[in-house]
Amino acid sequence: MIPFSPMSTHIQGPVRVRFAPSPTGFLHVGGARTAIYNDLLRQSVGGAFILRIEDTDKERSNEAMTRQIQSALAWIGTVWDEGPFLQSERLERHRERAAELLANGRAYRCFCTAEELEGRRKAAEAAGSAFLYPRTCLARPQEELDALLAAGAPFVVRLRMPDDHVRFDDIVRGAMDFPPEALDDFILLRSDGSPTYHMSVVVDDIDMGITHVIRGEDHLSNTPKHVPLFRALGGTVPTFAHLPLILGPDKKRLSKRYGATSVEEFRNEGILPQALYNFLALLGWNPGDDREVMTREEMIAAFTVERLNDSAAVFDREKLWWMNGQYILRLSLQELWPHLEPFVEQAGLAGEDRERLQAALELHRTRATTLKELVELVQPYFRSELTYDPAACAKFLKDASLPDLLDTLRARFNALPAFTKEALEAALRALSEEKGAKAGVLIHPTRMALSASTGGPPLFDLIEVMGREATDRHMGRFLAFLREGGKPAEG
RNA sequence: GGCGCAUUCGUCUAGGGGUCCAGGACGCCGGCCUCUCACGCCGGUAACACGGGUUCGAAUCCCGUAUGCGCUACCA
Repeated sequence: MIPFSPMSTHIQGPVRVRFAPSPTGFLHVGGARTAIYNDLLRQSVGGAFILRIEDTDKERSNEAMTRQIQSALAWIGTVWDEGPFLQSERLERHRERAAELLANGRAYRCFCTAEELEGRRKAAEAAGSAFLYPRTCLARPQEELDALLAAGAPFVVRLRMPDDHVRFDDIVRGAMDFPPEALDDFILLRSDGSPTYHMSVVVDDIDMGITHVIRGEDHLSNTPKHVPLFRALGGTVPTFAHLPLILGPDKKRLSKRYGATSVEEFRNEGILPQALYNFLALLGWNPGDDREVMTREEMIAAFTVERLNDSAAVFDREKLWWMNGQYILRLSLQELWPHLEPFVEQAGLAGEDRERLQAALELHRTRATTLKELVELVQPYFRSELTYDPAACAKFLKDASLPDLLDTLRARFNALPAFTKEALEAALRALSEEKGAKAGVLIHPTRMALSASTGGPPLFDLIEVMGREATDRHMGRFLAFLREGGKPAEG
């Protein structure tokens, strides 16, 4: 028993953590989640969160993407203390450290060409065994090496891996143990002298004093390479936490084919940053009790790495939408407004009366799960005409006396000295009573007239916010529509 | 192929030997509220991958199988 006491993984802090995305596209939700856990750890125990952009692959990186990633990180609410540092600006440093390894014998030059190695690799694969660099150049006589170097033959620099097992503790995986047969002398510097990813990360992590590396599980297999490199460079090996991946509904790595995967896309769909942060944090972590809708502060207070999950999670869009709806419900309109504004603008409502717009939004907030939907719902208040669906109006079209009745109601509404919901309701109920009908007979067609919908907020709230002018106009148009037998709206 | 990691309701998860014929949430279904829709509330549906151990007792520990995923580059 007691293979690992939980206390052994508990982090006291202060820590120095980092998020190191490569700017090859928009910030993926998986990356965002990694950033969130770094943020939560940093905020909960103190220390520093460093942002480092791994832009050494020039082909796939560009400055716009770097800015994009920063703005997405800031938008969801992560806070970094240092950076962004660009890895591309540290290439000299990486080379310098590789030269040291070469000088002290922890690394060596390899003159084998990529082509000949590729051939061996294929052969090994065909034979069903793993390919490891056979240390040809480590075994070469010194004179031969000197001659090759003097002749200007291209070479790569390889790390001389230790002969014993590589072991490390992973916070989420437990004890890791890799036998020497599983590891080979990997490349530190390419033949053009540029550092590989492995070289760059380790040097940067050492130089930046990183104490805890929280990253995706796709790096778990790279870690046994990194650990000996940390040691060879005289650095302290950080503590690792490898997070499980986020999957799509097909249980494969989350991909485009099932819709949005980047933070930016969710933002454009009308997801609130608080909701996305909350949702992502819960995809692989939980506070240990039943809380789900939590503020960042509450999550920081509850965060511990021991509660990080070790199995992959399917990204459930439906639940994100639900959670976003919860935030739309719980936030004040004032808090919501800055996030709503871009959608208001997009919907062409930016110039409308602010007070009326906000009153309408307030009326509909329980009925929307995204900001985009919410703004959509409020359109009828500002449109000069609505399009009625004959199918949805079939019931009203059958009642021949309805148009006149609605006309009367419209007149009574117009005659009201104060256009308040109390007065409106009294007027409508009085009329239905006079006609010996139930209030619903008037309520439902009126709702349809004003909103072109069978659902929505309580009718009298709706009319009050709609206002005298728009109410009269919509009712007039609806009457015409009914009298024309439900002809699909004119122009 | 090799190496590594994972496996509780459809999905996110609680659970670290008995208190679990497995708890919460999303979804779905039913009901209440009600002028409609939504919110809210109440109730229901549904899971320990499989096979062996260990143990008085296993969702929990061990081994195997299956499945999924990751890595396997002079990409990051």
